[in-house]
Amino acid sequence: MDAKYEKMLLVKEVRPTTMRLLILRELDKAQSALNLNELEVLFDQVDHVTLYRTIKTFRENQLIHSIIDGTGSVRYALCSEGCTCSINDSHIHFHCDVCEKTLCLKQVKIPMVELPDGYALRSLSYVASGICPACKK
Amino acid sequence: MDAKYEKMLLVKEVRPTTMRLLILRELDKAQSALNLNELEVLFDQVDHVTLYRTIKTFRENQLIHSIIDGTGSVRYALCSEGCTCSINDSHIHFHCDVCEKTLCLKQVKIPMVELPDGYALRSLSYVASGICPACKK
DNA sequence: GCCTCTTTTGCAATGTAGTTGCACAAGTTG
DNA sequence: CAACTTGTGCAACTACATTGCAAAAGAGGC
Repeated sequence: MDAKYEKMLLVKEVRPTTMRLLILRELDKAQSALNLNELEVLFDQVDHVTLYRTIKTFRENQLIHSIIDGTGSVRYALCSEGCTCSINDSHIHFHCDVCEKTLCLKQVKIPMVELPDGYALRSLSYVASGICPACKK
Repeated sequence: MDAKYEKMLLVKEVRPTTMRLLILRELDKAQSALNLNELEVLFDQVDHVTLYRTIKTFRENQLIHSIIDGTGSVRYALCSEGCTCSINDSHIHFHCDVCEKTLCLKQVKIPMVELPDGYALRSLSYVASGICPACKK
């Protein structure tokens, strides 16, 4: 079933190495946006520099985008079709204070605000935090 | 005119030392939310540990609150009356990509969203980024 | 004011995360 | 398989956050 990931990489002109396929699959499997540290735990036999550079490559080739979660740490999530990769995509994110996961709520769009005169808008970030359904039970 | 700052500290039961008064005044004067590094530049003769601990004290005593700007770095701004000090207060913030300042747009409230079932909301963060009026000219 | 005690500050050191340089390994092309 | 390009691992460095401890500053009793 790696054909899917191989294709994703080839489309963005990124060479499908073993490492990249593995990391891409993890990012795809994760229900939440991962940070570098979480990747290091998942791949504890892999050098953190490799993870760092793989993420960098993925970002540069618009395979993933960054999310600033409520705590200030940066997380990464697979881009969906036509993602603009602006700092946050147009949906909101939810950061759980208990499990520390950051979830993409793709179905909830960021509501627009009216900025005062003179401000030029480039991107938006909307992060709600609290307790996620899994931790609430 | 330090009486004002002394009072602010006393109300929150924080001893009004010289350092604290100076730092409090800077935070009050700043039109934008400052990060630790900016404070270090303003007080380059002062140890960064002192700034770090002063900020920590201010936060613990609800004199200031934290803002995660669009780039993931943490900034601090004076609380206004009755501030709940939840991660971000209820207004949005604007991060300028040019001058890197983070401005409180107190007049623009964060619009609410409808979260899916099962999510318990505790706080909200809404950061717009782009170019601020001062940099646009 | 001076002595004693508590709190704050500065210095040194450590911790943690992000980043770069370089050499070897893996993959690609002829 | 030889020559080249790209990717990965190791070591090192940077930047920033944090802690321990001792000296300095501030508060209270005399």
